[in-house]
Amino acid sequence: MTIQSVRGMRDLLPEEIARWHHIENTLIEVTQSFGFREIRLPLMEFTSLFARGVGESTDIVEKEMYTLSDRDGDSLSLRPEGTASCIRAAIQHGLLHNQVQQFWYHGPMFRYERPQKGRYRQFEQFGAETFGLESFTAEAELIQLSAAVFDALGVRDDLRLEINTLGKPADRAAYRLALVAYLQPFASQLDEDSRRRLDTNPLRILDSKNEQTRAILENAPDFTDYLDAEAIQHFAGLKNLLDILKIKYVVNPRLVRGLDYYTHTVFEWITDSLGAQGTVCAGGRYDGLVEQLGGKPTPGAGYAMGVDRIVLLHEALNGETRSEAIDVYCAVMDVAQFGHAFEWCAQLRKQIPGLSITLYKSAGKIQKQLKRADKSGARVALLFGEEEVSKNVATLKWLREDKAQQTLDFAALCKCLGETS
RNA sequence: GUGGGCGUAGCUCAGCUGGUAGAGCUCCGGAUUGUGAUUCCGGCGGUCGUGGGUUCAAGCCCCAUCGUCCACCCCA
Repeated sequence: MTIQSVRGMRDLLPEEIARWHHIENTLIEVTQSFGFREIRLPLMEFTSLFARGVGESTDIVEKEMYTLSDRDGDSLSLRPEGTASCIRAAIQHGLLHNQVQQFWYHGPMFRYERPQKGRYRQFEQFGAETFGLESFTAEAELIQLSAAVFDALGVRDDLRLEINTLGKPADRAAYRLALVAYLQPFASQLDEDSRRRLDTNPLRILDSKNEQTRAILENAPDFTDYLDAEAIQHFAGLKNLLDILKIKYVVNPRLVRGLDYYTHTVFEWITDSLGAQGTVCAGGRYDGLVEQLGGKPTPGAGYAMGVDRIVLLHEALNGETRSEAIDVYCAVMDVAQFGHAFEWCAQLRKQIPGLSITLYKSAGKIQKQLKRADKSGARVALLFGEEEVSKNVATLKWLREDKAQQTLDFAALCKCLGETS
């Protein structure tokens, strides 16, 4: 048995990389244009950071982390998400002191889950976080930013924005009590998962897909009755601003998913084109989290995009993209010409930065060489035979357009390739 | 963790009721001695995921196991 990649950890092969580059570059460009700054974070942290940050009782911390013992006995974990690390770093370096900060980061995250479409054990997230703003304007801008990203990628029409408010922690606690009190008498009629959540995380029962459970939920207490005035005002302010910005959304009172740390706003961008894992971006406000991780009380809001899912969606909507082709394919007829060809290629790379030149390192018949040049996707072929070397020139042949073949000295070749690249 | 589908050449897949392992694409060579894309000819390529069982005989049937995909769960 040959060695395979670890389950849920994928190789991205050269032919699919063009799409990834395009998407990553777009994400970075648009996010930078909103004034967010990059922060780079370690892949590993003390396990306790995630236990405190993500929530002890979440599935992520309970059973999905890659945890190992360091040599001195410390418990370390591969990061399952980015927000906790981001806050840890910001606190550690004093970046949150009396100021608004906006960061972005991207990179692999790790969760031990059963892989399926759009869900991998190593997956890429692109996150954006805003600290120090109590106002709903923070969420509004994050949503505007995410919308701009999806616009730029041409996938926005396929997405819907769902928003909800979870109010303040006190509102949530009160509602939680009321919900449990309502559901308890029906406990025996709930599906198994929901029954279990009655103790652990009753709010998530609201999101159950089980029909009977949903029927029971019809008459459950309404969350909005438990929101205090400030929470209602906060949410109303956000909705109003989104309306002005003409960003369409639907309020989904059942949107209670996500991690434990959310307060007030939660939102998700969802597609129906990817099967079961349709959430492409999720985020919200997490006002208590900085304090919970040892910092001074600091409001925060942010989101994480699932880059793997965005790539899948882009592929589903836009089909094949052309892979990144080389520009120049250089071929020699006989081994005697290699020295000449190697030197010309080296000089060309110096003269024309950004030009991609492949030198085919087996000599051969001209038909063979051109056939290979054609298949490489190169725009032009450079040919070196006995004649070219003796005259110190190159034969340039256009492979993609109807232009006459040329024989050029080095200066003329540089000019020609420089103009077209 | 639970359920279902699928594992045959590098890739996509045929393979009938159990009876000698197939095609297309790719790759290599030739038709073509300095001009590619089309066409034609030839060639390389296999522990049929793995291990056991039934049988005169297993790619096909049975059991186990691994991998993979999809879904549940959870999440981005």
